[in-house]
Amino acid sequence: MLHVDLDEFIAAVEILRHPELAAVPVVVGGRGDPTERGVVATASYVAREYGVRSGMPLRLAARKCPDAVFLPTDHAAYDAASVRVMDTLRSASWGGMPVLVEVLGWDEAFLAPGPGHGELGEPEEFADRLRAAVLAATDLHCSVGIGDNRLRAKIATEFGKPRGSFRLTGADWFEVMGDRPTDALWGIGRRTAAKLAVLGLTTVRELADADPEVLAAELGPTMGPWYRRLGRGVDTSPVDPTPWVPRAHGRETTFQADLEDWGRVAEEVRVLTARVLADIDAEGRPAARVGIKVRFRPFVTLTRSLTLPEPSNDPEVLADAAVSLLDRLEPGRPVRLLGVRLEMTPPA
DNA sequence: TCTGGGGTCCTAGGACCC
DNA sequence: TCTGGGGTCCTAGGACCC
Repeated sequence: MLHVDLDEFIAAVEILRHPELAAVPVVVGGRGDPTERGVVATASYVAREYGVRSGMPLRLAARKCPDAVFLPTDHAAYDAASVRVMDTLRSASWGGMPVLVEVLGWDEAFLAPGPGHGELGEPEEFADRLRAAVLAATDLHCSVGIGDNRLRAKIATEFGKPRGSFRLTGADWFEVMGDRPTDALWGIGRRTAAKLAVLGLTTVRELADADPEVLAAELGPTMGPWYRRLGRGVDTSPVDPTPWVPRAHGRETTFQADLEDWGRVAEEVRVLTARVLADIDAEGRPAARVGIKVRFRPFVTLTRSLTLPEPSNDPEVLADAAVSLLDRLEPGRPVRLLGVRLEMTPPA
């Protein structure tokens, strides 16, 4: 299996339409104003040399790299570029048959040989063909991970970056990953790594050799054993090319200044609900559940939700439901962020 | 932390029912 | 009341990913 990941995707799309930015640090995020609340979506490789990273507050990025060019995120542009990339991948053939493509977000995809394929040859050669095809069609560079399952292909990509490929299989899994920290695994983040460290498990090899009963007891009957399989690089999930069907849509806004007036909070909840309703109307499915998210000063986040008596796409019903959830919170506290989320009924 | 916005899945407790 | 056991739904929160 292969995992394809575009190099500095968002920054690369911006550099394509602003070629003069190729040699300077570029930081994309928020509204492009580093004095505002917002975080870095992608920093160009040049900006990363200054220590700028994804997820970093824009203000901090500006302090690390005052000469960077800051640009607003432009979803429509990245959507369009992404479609061109994914169409290019889907047009590739491997072993004489169309390849299966599973899209993950804007800039990543898993690939597997299609049914009935013939001789596949060396995967590195196919990876080179893919990278050349994507470059020719989009002017964007990508990296390719090759693995004997999705997990290993995904992790391999990091070792192929930039503009290269890397193969990772059961044969060299522990050699490559054994001494790395557990959060190098796809699915283990900062929190779980900290929980594992309490159990004395800090490396991938230690996680792989851990007592499954202890993991199940400490991390849950489903997650515990799953983490141990991650440590071993085990993954039996297939590449699934069926189109993505969203379960829910949501919209949220961080205000540049905290909202103190609860009347305005209710107004903003109605505005957000209308925007999410437009999103789910585009899917053609009604909402079955309504949820709100409120982040108070200082960064305390609460959620409230309800199941509707019956699925609805009536603007008033949904807005009233969302606003009613505010009553389950303490009014009057300064609000930093509001979010509204609509869960849809499953597709017919 | 100065900490976005779009999602998914899992867990746990309580309500409720038989 | 000295209160079983199993299943499902609802809700809130946590963790993770891009």
